[in-house]
Amino acid sequence: MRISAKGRYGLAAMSYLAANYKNGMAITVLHISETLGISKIYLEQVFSLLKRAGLVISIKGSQGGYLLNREPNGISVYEVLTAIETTMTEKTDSTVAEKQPILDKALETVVFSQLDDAIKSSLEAISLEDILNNVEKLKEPDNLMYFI
Amino acid sequence: MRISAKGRYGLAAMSYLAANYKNGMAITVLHISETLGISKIYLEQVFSLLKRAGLVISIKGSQGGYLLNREPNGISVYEVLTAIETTMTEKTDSTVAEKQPILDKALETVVFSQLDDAIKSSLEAISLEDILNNVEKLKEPDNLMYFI
DNA sequence: TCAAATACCTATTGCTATAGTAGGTAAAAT
DNA sequence: ATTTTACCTACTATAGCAATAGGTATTTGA
Repeated sequence: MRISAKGRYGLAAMSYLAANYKNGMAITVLHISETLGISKIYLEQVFSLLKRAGLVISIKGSQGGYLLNREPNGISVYEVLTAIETTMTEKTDSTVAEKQPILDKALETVVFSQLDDAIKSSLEAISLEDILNNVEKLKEPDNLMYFI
Repeated sequence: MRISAKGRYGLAAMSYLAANYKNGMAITVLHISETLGISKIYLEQVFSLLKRAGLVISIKGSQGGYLLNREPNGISVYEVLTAIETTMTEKTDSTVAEKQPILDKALETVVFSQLDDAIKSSLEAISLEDILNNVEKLKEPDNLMYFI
């Protein structure tokens, strides 16, 4: 699975909004771009996609910015990535379909649709809260790996 | 998951070799390219990768061609695709790592490595034989979809 | 032994998607 | 009003993909 920079930016930005969700304040793209080290104007385009997907709410004007539209527990990584990655589960159409439609169909059934399902259920099971929990765990100074 | 045309070509070609495995004869790239409707010189490059990965054996010269190196049951779709797709599980390195290494690490742990595992185990569970079995099933004339 | 058939190799081209830039307009707050 | 913000469209540069081109090396069979 190749996940583009755009997808990673989106996940990082959404995680940041999630970390500040309880606070209730809108956060600007400029602030996020500086905090995470992402080009501001590029990140704007990412937020455009996130908003279109209904994952964030925007507030225009001074003191405006973005907010999660749902609580971190209710937003899955799958939703975030499908909102951003255009070619998430897309497949280039193969010329094999013309000469060997049965083989093509078999590949579709046995391989590609199963793979799509595996990816989907894997990413649907991960929420923004899961990411935050791991961030907190990594922050613990006594997080020494005694058991490794 | 985006799987390139190259990957699809490789799977189709390997399935074709699998279908003719018991026969024991080498099959030429030209023959496969014509049967499947794939550019011959492009398919040659695909076979170069498959050979490098040890999935096929080649025989040079007249009456030469390619053969599976193992029985269809022993070759997984994962092996075929990783032999071909360079960016299978690759991720573009994000600039987030520099300013927010903890968040970046959390995303790596919670999202990307889990996704890689899901993709890997999903594709490892599918063999070329599974594809052939589905092809046979689709060929049955009485394969009417009574239950749909 | 020679010609045909094949794998095998490297370089080149055109195209598409991605990453990022540029330069704005619209709306809201102070 | 001015500033701050989201929001929009167009543009550029680059990289990887799909495919082409033009060979060499090796084996078989006539």
